[in-house]
Amino acid sequence: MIDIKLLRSNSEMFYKSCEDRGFDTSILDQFFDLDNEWKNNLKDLNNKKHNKNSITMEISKKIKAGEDIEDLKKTVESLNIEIEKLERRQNEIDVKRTELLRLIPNLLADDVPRCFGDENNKLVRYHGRAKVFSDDIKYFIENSGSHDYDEIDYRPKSHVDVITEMNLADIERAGKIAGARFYFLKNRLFKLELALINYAVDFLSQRGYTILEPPFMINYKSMSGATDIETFKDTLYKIENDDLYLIATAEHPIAAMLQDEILMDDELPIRVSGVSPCFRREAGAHGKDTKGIFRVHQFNKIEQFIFCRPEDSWDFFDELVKNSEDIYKSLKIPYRVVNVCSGELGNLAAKKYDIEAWFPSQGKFREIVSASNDTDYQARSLNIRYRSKEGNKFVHTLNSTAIATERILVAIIENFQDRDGKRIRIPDVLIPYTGFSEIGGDDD
RNA sequence: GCUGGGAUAGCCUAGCCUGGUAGGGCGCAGGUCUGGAAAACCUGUGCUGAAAUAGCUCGGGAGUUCAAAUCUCCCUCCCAGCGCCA
Repeated sequence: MIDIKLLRSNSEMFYKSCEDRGFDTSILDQFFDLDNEWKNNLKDLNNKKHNKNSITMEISKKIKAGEDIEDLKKTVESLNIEIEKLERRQNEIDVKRTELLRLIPNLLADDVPRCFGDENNKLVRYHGRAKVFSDDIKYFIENSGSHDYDEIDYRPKSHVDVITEMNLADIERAGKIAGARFYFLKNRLFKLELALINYAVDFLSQRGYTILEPPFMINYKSMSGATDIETFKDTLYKIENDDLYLIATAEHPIAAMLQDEILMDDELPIRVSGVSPCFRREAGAHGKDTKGIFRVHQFNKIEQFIFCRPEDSWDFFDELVKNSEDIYKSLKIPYRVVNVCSGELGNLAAKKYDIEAWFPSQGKFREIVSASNDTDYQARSLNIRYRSKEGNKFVHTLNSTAIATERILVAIIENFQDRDGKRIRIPDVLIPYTGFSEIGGDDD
């Protein structure tokens, strides 16, 4: 949620921010209409209450003095009726006003590119040495800014073909029991996933992150504080008969973990890494990536999360992105970093960097990491504050993927397969975790 | 699931039986004093509001009453004991 005081005092910058996001600014107009009514109504209400309070005090005195109070009682009774009416109206206004306020997106950071469409995201940097099929070279150079690649004269097999041929997953039977976008992971592919999880856990705990496994379901209050209406609409699964939602990322329970708390200044920053399955309905993704395990309703993810003082949050944004980049450098997966443009940002984020890996079979860069600075937006909705010398202030929250394992399995299958698509080499840093160095090799 | 105890401001605590509009301590901030600091003393300390000698705030909600932290009912969470349980 945005700061209502800031909105009142600096409305122009919110109008500008909403326009840059392609967001309907009539919501701001509606907000100000309601807010004015709210202020006027509050004035009336307070006057009436003041009146009532002084009469009540008078009654108390008269009782002690043994005087008659019946007339005063009647006055208070009629005041109560008026007060109740005004209060009911004030509540109505308040509910509507909060509803609108929650829809208004966060202010954009200055260096977010003002444009629409993912194709206009701004390239920040590229790293790695990619295998690029001849037909894709032009696309690769345009989208990476790099001429440093290995040209190959064949298109690597898609992960869907590889996992089917090598008996590494069963998509069909998963479809039978659960529907599309589910999977059974099998054999060495599943061991590789466990290796990725353990690798990420070790990697982040060495960098000072507290590792935790969160609840996989959380209640409405927590979820609505941690997310926005878009997430609710398109991505969340609701549990029947209980006030519970399946999490779409460990970000949700981690963010909500500290709701309604006031932290001591020296407790900050708090670095957390959560490991969890993620459940997403993927409404609005019909027809996209329908096969395999690239886009699924359930996947596992290691997430990074930071609670910090406002003045530090941009440094921590860099830290999160660096952690993720260091993971992909160590895995030797080629990637680029993009600064996501204003039209494609979520409501909570002031700024977002995506990391996109090179997928040689698809001949494309595809998102594997999303790192956001939500500034005080999420903390205000969740009411997470800390004690500073200037009083209690909202913390800033940031989140970033470390490893979304199913996607990285695909990245490994596409980038590390041999020419025939019959063997997959395991990235060196993972071998201590897998206990084998390839899938489809002689020892398999 | 059952029985009992509990939830008061950043933290701790009084008030609840017997209804009259939240008192104290700690911490923090400012002030007096000092060369500077400590101590001592004074003032302030949540939310709404541009502000008031204004309103709100005692886990949440409803009720009784002119008036509810206080009485009644419902709910949530925490603690103890009992039961059930992978």
